[in-house]
Amino acid sequence: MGGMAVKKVGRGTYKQQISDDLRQQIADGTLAPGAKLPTEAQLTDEYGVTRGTVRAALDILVNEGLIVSKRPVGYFVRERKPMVFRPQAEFRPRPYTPEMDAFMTEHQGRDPEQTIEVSIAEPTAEVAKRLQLKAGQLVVARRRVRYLDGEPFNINDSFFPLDLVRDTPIMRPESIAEGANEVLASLGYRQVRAIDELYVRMPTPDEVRRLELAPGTPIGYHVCTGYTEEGKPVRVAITVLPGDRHVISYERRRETPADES
Amino acid sequence: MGGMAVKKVGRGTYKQQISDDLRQQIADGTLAPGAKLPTEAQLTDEYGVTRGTVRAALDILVNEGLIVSKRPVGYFVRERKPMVFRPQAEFRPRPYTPEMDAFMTEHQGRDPEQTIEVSIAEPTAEVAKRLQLKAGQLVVARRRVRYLDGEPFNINDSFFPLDLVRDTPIMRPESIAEGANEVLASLGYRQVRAIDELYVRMPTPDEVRRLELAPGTPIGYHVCTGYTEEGKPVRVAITVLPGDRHVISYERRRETPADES
DNA sequence: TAGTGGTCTAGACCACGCC
DNA sequence: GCGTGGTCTAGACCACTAC
Repeated sequence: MGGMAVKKVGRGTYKQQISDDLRQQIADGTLAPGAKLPTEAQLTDEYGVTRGTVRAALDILVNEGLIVSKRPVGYFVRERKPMVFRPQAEFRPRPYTPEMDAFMTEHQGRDPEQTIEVSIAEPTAEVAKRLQLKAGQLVVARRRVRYLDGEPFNINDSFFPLDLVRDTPIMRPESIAEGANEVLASLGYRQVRAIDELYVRMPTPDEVRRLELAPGTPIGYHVCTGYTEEGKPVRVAITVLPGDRHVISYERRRETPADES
Repeated sequence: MGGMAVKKVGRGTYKQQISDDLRQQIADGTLAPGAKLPTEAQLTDEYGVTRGTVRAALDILVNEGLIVSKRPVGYFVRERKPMVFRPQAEFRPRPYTPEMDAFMTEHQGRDPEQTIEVSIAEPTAEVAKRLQLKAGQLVVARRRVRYLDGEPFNINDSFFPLDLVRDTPIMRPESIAEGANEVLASLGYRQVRAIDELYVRMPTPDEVRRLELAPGTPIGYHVCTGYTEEGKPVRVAITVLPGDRHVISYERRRETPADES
């Protein structure tokens, strides 16, 4: 419109121009991680648009996961400090020693904790299908939220057929020293095979709440189904990994990586 | 406000109530995948708020990836039909046969295509670090977009040190029958080890454009670095996997899956 | 108390696809 | 032409936090 000292930038709608401009400033370091953005009022003046338009531009960046709003202080460039999540570290040699625990050892020097809730529940369709349960069969759900330095780090929910684990340590809401898989093995259900699925999606409101996720944070949804020698599924573990706190890393050997043609 | 036949729902702000209500209808099947939502005008009447508030509620669902807007027709419940992406399928046995190509074989019955662009470029910091390049060293970039039934399916960009692949088939913008890794191997750079990293994040505007992503679609960002026997990195492959088109699936054997304690 | 972002209203004009 | 969603304006009130 009839602006005066109004900042002129690229093409497209106003909100696109503004978000593109700010995104560029974030990319080139003009706005460094952790830096505070101008206030909505300042941006309103700077670009010569109304506050609603400025907010629309900022919403774009919020939903891209680039900035966060810390009300009523202002908007800040988001800082990422992902932890490494190693699927192969989830394979631990026997005999088990507590020092080998994947969760504890991956993050030495920080302060790991976890909450555990155990319940008997009807399985979701997703779990029932993978455990090959018949209608009416119940499962034991061990729901955990793992924390690092007091911040939620990931969700790890495991499900077992109730018939298999009734009156075992798996049903107690506390850490299992030898690991739930050893308990299953001692019951005659040693797992020799696992199928992993990894989905990438936006979190549900429930996941946002449990993991205290900022808007614009996608998640990795990792479903691991464990089978016995006989092919019986005995355990489904679902891990929810916030995209801003994880890198999933693994190593392969001896064969030629393809990915090419 | 002083509404009349206004739909009353839960707690929170109006936009939260409205988006919660619609999300529930999507979850319980009242609004099935592919179904058309009421128009903004209808929702405005139904909930007794202004159009701006209705749009704020719909924006929440769009950014959760639950609905898409098909202008100027209306909003629709999003349908997901993910393809399976198997990292282990990326290991192919030698001798290579075209029928084994991971991309082709995983999707039989559909119509795969790809575009290839090859350029000599300065590496990004990300690539330079993984290839252990010195300042000024250039790379060959092979950028591909893979399509299935005419729809973009994923991005696969590979980077090679220019010194290694000058005047080889890798520099031609066309399919390499035997695979780029075989070319590298024949040059004396057979890869025996790979390190994989998988990040989960929202796409950049460039990725949105190349993959024609709907808003609210997160991506998996897969970086694979291949090393020779001597530990020299010779190739970085970056695959961008739209969350709405992929399930990453793999299988493990012989060891006990942990994920438990 | 001042200033921040969060929410909501009321109204306007536009581009696009369909009829 | 009509109805759809996309954009933008102008103004209001609120909750929260730092001062």
